[in-house]
Amino acid sequence: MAALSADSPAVARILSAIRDVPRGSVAGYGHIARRAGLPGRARMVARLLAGNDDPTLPWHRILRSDGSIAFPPGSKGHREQARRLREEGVKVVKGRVRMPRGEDDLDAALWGPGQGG
DNA sequence: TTCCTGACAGGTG
DNA sequence: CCACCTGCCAGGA
Repeated sequence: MAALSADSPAVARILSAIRDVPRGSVAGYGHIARRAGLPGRARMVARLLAGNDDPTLPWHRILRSDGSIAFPPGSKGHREQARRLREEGVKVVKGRVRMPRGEDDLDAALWGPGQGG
């Protein structure tokens, strides 16, 4: 069972937002939270992923606001996420990914390919 | 109920 | 661009 109440609609929105991120693209915790209708609840997204047990969830596409991997460098999670991202064609440099910045209102543009993937 | 911790975000130097 | 500090939300002891 999940650490958070899966019955909660908010959780469903978050999961949906995460699944909405296309392959080869990435998104920030805050972006997911905002898209889920929970502005300022970026940490809630993190908690959700931390207790997530669904392997089909594209958790590796979720990065920090600055585009860096949230896991500590060298950790299993860090390497795994970096590996998955590269597998999707995402360029990972020093545990960091070039995040699309600028218009946050137009998430549509944000959802588009950033590194050309 | 109070204190501490965490897959965070934003601003300053 | 990188390092450091402050603010915020939610959960667990």
